[in-house]
Amino acid sequence: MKPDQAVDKLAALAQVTRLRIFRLLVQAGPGGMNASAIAEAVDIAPSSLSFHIAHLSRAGLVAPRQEGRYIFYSADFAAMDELIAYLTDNCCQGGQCLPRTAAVATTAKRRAKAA
Amino acid sequence: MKPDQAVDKLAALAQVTRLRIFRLLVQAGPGGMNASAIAEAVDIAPSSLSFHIAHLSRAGLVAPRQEGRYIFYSADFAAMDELIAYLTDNCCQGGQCLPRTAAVATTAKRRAKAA
DNA sequence: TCGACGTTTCAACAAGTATTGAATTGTTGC
DNA sequence: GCAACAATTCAATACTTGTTGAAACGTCGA
Repeated sequence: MKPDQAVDKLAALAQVTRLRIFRLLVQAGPGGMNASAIAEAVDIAPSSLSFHIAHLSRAGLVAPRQEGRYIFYSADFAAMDELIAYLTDNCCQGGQCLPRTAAVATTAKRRAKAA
Repeated sequence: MKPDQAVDKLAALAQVTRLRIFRLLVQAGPGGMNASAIAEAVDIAPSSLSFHIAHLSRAGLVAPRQEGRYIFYSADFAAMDELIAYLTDNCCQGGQCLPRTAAVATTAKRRAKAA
């Protein structure tokens, strides 16, 4: 992942409303939720939801799916995984660091180790 | 972790310069680096570094350590781990989701599963 | 086709953020 | 003590972001 992409994703999550939306969708699972249901769940105006979900979508953290006149949004779990891998990349120059962080083994890291 | 704390950490990382600083420190390991060395490595003015590192420090992502007239900063790996756990918390209502994200097992998650 | 509903776009404003040079604080070694 | 150096604070400026209501766009069911 390029630094700019990581920044986009982090910036998308670095806002209370958007973080609530994202976590809501993470918990909702692959099925996702439609726009107005999300707006109601996090208690914001429809236009605010549009603004924020567009932000998350641009960052590649959520994906829209049209279904009739509803638009369902769901979290992109793979993107999340890649972001986490980026943040913990080359931790302590590949050596063992503190026990807790060493335990964070994302798919990307395990791939790298296997290669 | 409280939502506001998560937002603080994410906002701290959601900026090119600060992300570079943080990753530099993650890679530097527990020993960390002193302020001017960091400023030189990421090529910014000392005052800019102060601004950004204070941001990271306030968010609890890096910790300062005075050593003579130098101040060494190092990444707080535990804080990082907690942030990651927060983001993937209750993924798909605890059920299995996509294979890749399911693989992200932070210490906090494993603790929760054991309990 | 028309009214109703879900969603997005727009305009405007308030609030927050990044950057820099200059000034300041604090520590070291002579 | 004092000069040299490490680091932070300050002030000023340009820029970005969040919020909202009103208007517009699309899709559906009757």
